[in-house]
Amino acid sequence: MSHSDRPATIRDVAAAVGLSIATVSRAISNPSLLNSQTLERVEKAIAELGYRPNLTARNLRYRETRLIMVVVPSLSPFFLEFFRGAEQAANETGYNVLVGHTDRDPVRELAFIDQVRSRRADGIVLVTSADLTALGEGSEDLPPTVVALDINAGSGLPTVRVDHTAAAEMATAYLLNLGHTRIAHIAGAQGSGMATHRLEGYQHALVAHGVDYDPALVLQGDFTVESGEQAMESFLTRAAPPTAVFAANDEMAVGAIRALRAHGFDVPRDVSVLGFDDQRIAGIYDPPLTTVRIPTFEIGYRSTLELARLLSGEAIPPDVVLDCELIVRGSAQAR
Amino acid sequence: MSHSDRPATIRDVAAAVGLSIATVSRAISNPSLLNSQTLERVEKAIAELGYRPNLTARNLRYRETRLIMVVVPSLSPFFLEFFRGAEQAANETGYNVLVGHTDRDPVRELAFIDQVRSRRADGIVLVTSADLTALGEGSEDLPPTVVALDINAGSGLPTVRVDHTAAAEMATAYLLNLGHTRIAHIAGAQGSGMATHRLEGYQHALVAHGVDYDPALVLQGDFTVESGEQAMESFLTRAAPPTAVFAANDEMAVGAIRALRAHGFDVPRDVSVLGFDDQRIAGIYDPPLTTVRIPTFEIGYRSTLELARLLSGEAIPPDVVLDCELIVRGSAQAR
DNA sequence: TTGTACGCGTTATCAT
DNA sequence: ATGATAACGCGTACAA
Repeated sequence: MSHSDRPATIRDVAAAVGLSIATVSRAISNPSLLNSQTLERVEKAIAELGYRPNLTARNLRYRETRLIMVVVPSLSPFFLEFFRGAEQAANETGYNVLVGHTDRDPVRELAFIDQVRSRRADGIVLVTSADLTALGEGSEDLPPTVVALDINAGSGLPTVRVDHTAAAEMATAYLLNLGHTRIAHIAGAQGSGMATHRLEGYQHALVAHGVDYDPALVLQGDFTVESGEQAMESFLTRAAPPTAVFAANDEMAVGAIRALRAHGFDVPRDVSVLGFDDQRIAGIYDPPLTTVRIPTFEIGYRSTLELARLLSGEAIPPDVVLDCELIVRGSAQAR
Repeated sequence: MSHSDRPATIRDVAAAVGLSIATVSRAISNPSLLNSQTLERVEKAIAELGYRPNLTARNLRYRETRLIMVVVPSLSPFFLEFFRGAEQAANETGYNVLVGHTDRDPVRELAFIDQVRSRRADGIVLVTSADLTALGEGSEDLPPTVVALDINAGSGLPTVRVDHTAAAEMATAYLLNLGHTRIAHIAGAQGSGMATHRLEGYQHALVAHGVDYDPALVLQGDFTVESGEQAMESFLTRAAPPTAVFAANDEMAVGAIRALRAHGFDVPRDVSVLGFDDQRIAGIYDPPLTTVRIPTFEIGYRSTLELARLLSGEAIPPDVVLDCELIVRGSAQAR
């Protein structure tokens, strides 16, 4: 069979069977309304012409796109898990996922929000630390939005997240209880809210255990292995190097371990290293990383699910906080 | 200022300034056609009403979606790089990316293709090994498609890929030249074309070097660390264990190393291990993996770029083959 | 320089 | 059970 140049439309089908487009439309969306013989004829014509309803036209009519935009700071293994969760939730609720990454650039972030304002998608799952209220013209103008992973101060947007501060405090307390007192911290990327909150947790734990906070023991990385390596190098030049290091994510922890080894130190015998996130690498690295598990997949799943609910008119909880868990493996030991 | 319930349309703007919708439309798409004063009035009204053109309506009119669907077998770190490339190319050509993963399920694959047939997207970048010609009703019925990563036998679809066979042959030859003759291979997931081609490359190299191919030295994994670990465990029970192992990807190579260590073997002193892909982990693992670099990002980038060209009516090359490179690090040494 | 009116491909209301 | 037709929101011939 030969098809014409243009894809067949509902009109072509109607013409082929000598019926109205209304009937063809019903054959698709409400077949029970049709006489069984006509239905058969229509279905035959549809098959022969290779007709498929045009989703753009349908979406215009329904005033929706069935698309959810997921905006993340970067496309890293960490956000991959997040994204998998988002994709699954979208799938289950009949949406497709449009993905955007911002490289932590507020301008790019705003560009994605603008796209959704223009109905490129029905709503947006946003991982950000930018000040949305300052960024846009107030949150009333935002499209349906769920903020994921961390709170967005003052935006009043619904959130699905973990308590990064409490989790970091738990991690640091673990090292303190192991007898360490000179504990360094490799912080995350500048401008990342998560990084700030994890740093705060580290500080809280020190205070709670009566250990003086020493700013010299905190260095900023950017969540990459290289930055962790560099920070550790720097710590090792100190007169009294730390006996334990708490990195704000697993990759930087790996970097720290690499630097330590390069200088002949054993982990955890000489220095204990704690990661964060429990990324894939944490479990397979040698030594396997003691770290804090962030339910990344769950956060992606749940935030997208809540957005879908929001889009279907349901009321959703303003702030969902999921649990973190300390995963003890082999990169830290008692002093 | 207070906005109405419904988002403003071009009609609202026209009414607000007492002009026709045509003028407002031109103010957006072709401002130079307007009298500068009217332009100003229109722009003011647009700003006040918070008007944004509805992309769905625009897309319907233009008969396009400006969306590209990227379909991958799984959302793993490997495909993350691929996806980053795709996203960048899409960005540069004014497209957004819709992502789908199939878990190597032909049914799901077909579902995505059907979505594009229904104009959910303008075209599709497909990573697959399924027999497309058998799957669909012939490739004439396929939407604009570029196949990425590996050839799709007989489909005649444009391709952007590497030569997995040649690359695997190169890797195996490297081990042979190091003096190894009992070389095991941990193959990739069943039904993966890449896995098959890499296995063939391994066999070719043996033959070319006059080494008998021993089926007992080949075990199938599924590209995960765990499967690599299992396969290695099995090899170690043999009467004459291999002195070198070539894994079809880096994760399985890591698994093999873990198993070897668990049995007290040192890598590379006792056994050499070769990875494949040069994923992120290859460079940071201890020992760092000797592996073959697949330009994953590039493949994603290039395939999406070619699709964008195809969509804009350009002729594109039928088969783009990118180069691979042996990356010598520390997981293999001379016998 | 601006306006009128049609078409993009659907779905749904109201007739018949 | 089926048909005619009005939206959905936009872009653009063609007219003025």
